[in-house]
Amino acid sequence: MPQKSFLPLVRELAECFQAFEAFSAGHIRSLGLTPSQFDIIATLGNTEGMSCKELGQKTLMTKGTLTGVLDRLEARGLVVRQTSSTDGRSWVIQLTRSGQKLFERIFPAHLEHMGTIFTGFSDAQMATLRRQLAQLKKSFRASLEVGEGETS
Amino acid sequence: MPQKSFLPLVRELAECFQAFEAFSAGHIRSLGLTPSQFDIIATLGNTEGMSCKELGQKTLMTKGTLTGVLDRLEARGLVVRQTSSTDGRSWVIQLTRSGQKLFERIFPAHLEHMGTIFTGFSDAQMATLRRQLAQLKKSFRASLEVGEGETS
DNA sequence: TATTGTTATACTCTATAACTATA
DNA sequence: TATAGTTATAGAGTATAACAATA
Repeated sequence: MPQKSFLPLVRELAECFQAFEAFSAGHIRSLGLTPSQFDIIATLGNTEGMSCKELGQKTLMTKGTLTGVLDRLEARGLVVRQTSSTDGRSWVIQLTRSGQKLFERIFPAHLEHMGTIFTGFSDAQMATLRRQLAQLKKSFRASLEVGEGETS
Repeated sequence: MPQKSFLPLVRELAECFQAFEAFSAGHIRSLGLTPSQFDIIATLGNTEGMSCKELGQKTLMTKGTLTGVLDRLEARGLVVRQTSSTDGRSWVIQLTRSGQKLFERIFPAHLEHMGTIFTGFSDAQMATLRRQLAQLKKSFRASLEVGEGETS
């Protein structure tokens, strides 16, 4: 990388995501959930449920963290742990009816809320941005796998 | 918003952000800091120091949170609270020499680390992406100000 | 032996409100 | 009265390691 022309881009990326965080987390909290809880609800929505392991892989939470977050959601009656028919060690985590209703109420609302951001973007701009974000995401994920366990 | 063509983009943004988070926070923790602590160090770097109020505005932390984070950084000898010459209620938070050295060591390293993501991007792509991220950031910040205090 | 998920521990961040010292 | 920052409190997420039950 001879010229490091990416430096301003990295700063922009960090600042943009900081702004995204504030905007997104603020709305989620106003809905009565923490970002982690929303993440679980959104991941379980429109599925038959899944194991802790799968849930952990999708939300990037470790199993120890997951137990705590699920405990709180279960205490609020939003998810249940069903015994797995195929693996006695495992559980199937599902939304309860109440959890499903919450999902249906807040998930589209959150997407709408996020969507208000793009009123100043043309369809073409959105398409371009989406492609670039997809490429970026792919890079992040690839580097994460490679870099796992490194100590810098 | 007639067609809601922004929905896939919102999902992409959220997923990209999640991947960014994992990538960035993972590297920061490998450097021995929490994301909040890194945020403070990065904000104080190359400045004469600033008040808690200003620091809170830049890092989006509330004053109560800030006190705790600063306490831990001060205990590690990375920042100091100097009395302000102009306002007896206020403090000037500065990096210590040790904090400055840490900043100089990890901040460029972190930018380099983030920069590895963009090896697959051309200069033109990076320029476009940067412009779009800047526009996005502006939208987020504008909506945050408007939406503050709303309960949805 | 390896894997799934829970427990236990200790720390960090977060929001909020009451508080102090100064302006 | 208002503001800068601290303290107190309670809750929530995090990493890590030890553990039980099952594969």
